[in-house]
Amino acid sequence: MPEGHTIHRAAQDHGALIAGHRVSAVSPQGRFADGAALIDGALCLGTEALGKHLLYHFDVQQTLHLHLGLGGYFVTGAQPASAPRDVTRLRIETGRALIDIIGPNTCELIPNDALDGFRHRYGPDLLAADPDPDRAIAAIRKSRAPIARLLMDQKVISGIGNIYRAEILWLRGLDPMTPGKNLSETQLRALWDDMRALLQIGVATGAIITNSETPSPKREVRERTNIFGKDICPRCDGQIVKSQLSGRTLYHCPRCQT
DNA sequence: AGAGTTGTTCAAGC
DNA sequence: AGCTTGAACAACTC
Repeated sequence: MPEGHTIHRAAQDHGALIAGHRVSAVSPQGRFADGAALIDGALCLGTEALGKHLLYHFDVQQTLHLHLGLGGYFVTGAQPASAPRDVTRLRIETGRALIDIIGPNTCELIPNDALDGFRHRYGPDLLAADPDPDRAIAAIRKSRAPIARLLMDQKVISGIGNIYRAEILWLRGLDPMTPGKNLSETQLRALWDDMRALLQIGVATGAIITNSETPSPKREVRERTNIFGKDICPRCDGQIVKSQLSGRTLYHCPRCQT
């Protein structure tokens, strides 16, 4: 479900819903009962996105940490609400709004004094207010792993998932298998700028939009990609090649990406 | 019904 | 040490 833009967007939305409010929290199937009990009645101080991770700060000594993983998602809404679904892990609500967290990869509390350590475990976040691209660029230039793998490695850079990686490498005409150390600082800086701009579009629209086709204004916004999930390259009309890299499907155009 | 999927972590092997 | 693979987890869609 999410790449970095989803989580940053959720951080904004959820912050608007519950920051500054006392919340009630329940774990309908009891799979996060202890955590829910600790949050229940606490004042939400704000939310924080770190790449694909989402933190909710409360006036207690621990912070709620979520990662949606592959299949997780949120449902937000106004009161009165229907009962949480069977798959709902945690419901957070104020008198006026609620957030259901469904199918997360990670739903846990981390002690506040461990937050800095947590933040330093990951590479610079493309969507941070003032990120440090040099850290990511240096890590890439030190590695002989393929750039397609490095872009997905959140320890190197935070926010890119399988769709953005395919799209960005195609946009820049880069062979996904190029070793990181073969890329110049200039190339990587341009790549960073492109990725950041694309993710910002993602936050603004709620969709992964990497092509410049005119959007149909009425239709619900959905993903608009160049090669992800496609068979034919829009640039050269050649076949898009699907392969497996670290268990994920990699798309690329062998003619355009060399 | 089963496979695939916008993801990560861990363990083990090279 | 850096790099790679495979399994496990989760909830949805086709």
